[in-house]
Amino acid sequence: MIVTRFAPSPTGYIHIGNVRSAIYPYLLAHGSHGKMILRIEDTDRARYVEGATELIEDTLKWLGLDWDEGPIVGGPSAPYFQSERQAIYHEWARRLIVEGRAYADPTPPEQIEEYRRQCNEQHIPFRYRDYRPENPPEWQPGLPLRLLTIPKEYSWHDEVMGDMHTGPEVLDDIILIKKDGFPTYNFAHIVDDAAMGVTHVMRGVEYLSSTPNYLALYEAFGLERPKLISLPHILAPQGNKKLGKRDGAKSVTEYRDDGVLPEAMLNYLACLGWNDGTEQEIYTKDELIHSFSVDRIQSSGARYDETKLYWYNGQWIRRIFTEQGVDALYERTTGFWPEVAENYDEEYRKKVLSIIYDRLKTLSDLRSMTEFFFMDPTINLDVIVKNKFLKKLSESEIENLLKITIQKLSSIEDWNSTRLQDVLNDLLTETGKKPAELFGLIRISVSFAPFSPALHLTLDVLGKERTLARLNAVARSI
RNA sequence: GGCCUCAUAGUAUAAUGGUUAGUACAACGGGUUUUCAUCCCGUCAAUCCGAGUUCAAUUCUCGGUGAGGUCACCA
Repeated sequence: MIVTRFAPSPTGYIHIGNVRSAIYPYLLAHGSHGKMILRIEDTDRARYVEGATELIEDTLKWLGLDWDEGPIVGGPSAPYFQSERQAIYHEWARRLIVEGRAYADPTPPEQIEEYRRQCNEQHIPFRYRDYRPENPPEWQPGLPLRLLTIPKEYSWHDEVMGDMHTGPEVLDDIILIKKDGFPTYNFAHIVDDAAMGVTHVMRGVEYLSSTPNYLALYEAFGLERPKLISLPHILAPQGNKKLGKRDGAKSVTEYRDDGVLPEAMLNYLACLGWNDGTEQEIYTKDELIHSFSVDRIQSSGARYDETKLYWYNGQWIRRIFTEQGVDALYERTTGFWPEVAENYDEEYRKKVLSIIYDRLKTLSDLRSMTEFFFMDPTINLDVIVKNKFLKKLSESEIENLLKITIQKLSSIEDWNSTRLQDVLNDLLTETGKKPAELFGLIRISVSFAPFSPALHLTLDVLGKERTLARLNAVARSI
């Protein structure tokens, strides 16, 4: 069975640049009835951020990436916080000590720093193993524990990068346990992956260089190597650096709050640096699970493109509306309406949604795009005078057009969109105006918005009374 | 600097030892009785450079160049 894991350290929010290392393990595991483990790597007390774990859990849940083992849900390999697994690491460390494969490092950090400086000066690579103490002391609290490495060549296969080979020079006596008693990532993840039965290790390419040291550790423990899968970086929109918080990489939840749908986020991110060889663009989570395969992950970095994310979001908004109906989309819009919308009931808001939805890039567009459905707009004649279609009309023409329109609309008994469409068309022939002029004038008079849904639909939702009131108000102020 | 990785339009990608090098986003233009969108149609636009192997190379090999990663008691 395939067992994958997502193992973030709780140092802050999950951003666009690193969420893919949660998505791919999820897809891989679920494509084969395997499971994904969530493990919190909180061994660095200095970088620990209060609340970060909850933020991570939140993000995963929102994206629909539920974990089969981990915090909250538990599992046979609990605990899933590394800070609570001290005893396990120490036990595994002792095994290495007994076998003579690990030793306490008595060298003061300043001394090591000095060695390093000297090497840099002479342009030769620094390796701790070249300064390995001959008679290391007994390991005791306060001393770091190092691996006694055996320098040699390593070959391995990375599922994304292909066949890899390195010489002995990349191996060193890496620190296993820090002087504060906590394990390093290098050591803890090996122990945990083995103890938790992880079969596929997916992580960023930045770990590729240290892989030989991990291989040495698997070997020292007599462990079978898991499948190693390096995920290329997501690049910032500008420059060639990987996308990180310093480039203003937004958190995933920030996009949620801006009205991006989790389906769109998942869809975009999954397809950034991966494809199934077909020309399909829109994937549901289930489709992704079925189509995903590790060997089609791109080996080069991919640039993050927010515009495309928003395109996906627009696609998904429309897809949910047309396939699941207005109610389904409406459920997603909670919190995205303008404040004044509170004065209206659900039915009305759904009507508004069903005529505006195809204009939304994000759900938060509702805030600015629908306000005039819920409150009378402020009349600003400038908008009419300066409109590129209406500026040709004289003041009296405008006055006259409004008058005829009001007259005609007043006479409508059965106020509905089809009837409105007919009446508006009649009006067009009667006045001999272009649609851009007549309809534009009416549209602006009732909305004073930069854009709005089709006129007959807008007027239908607004209702007869309000439509006429707004037209009259404009007519009066000319 | 050592070691490692990567390289198709602006972006994300497809494909093949022989194709008019395909698709999507973006940009630009057009169509759908108003606007803004949606939807549809179209235009622009790419195999990093140099050798080698081959009848044929974007594809295979080597060498450059460029970009990135890594060399922590961080993960």
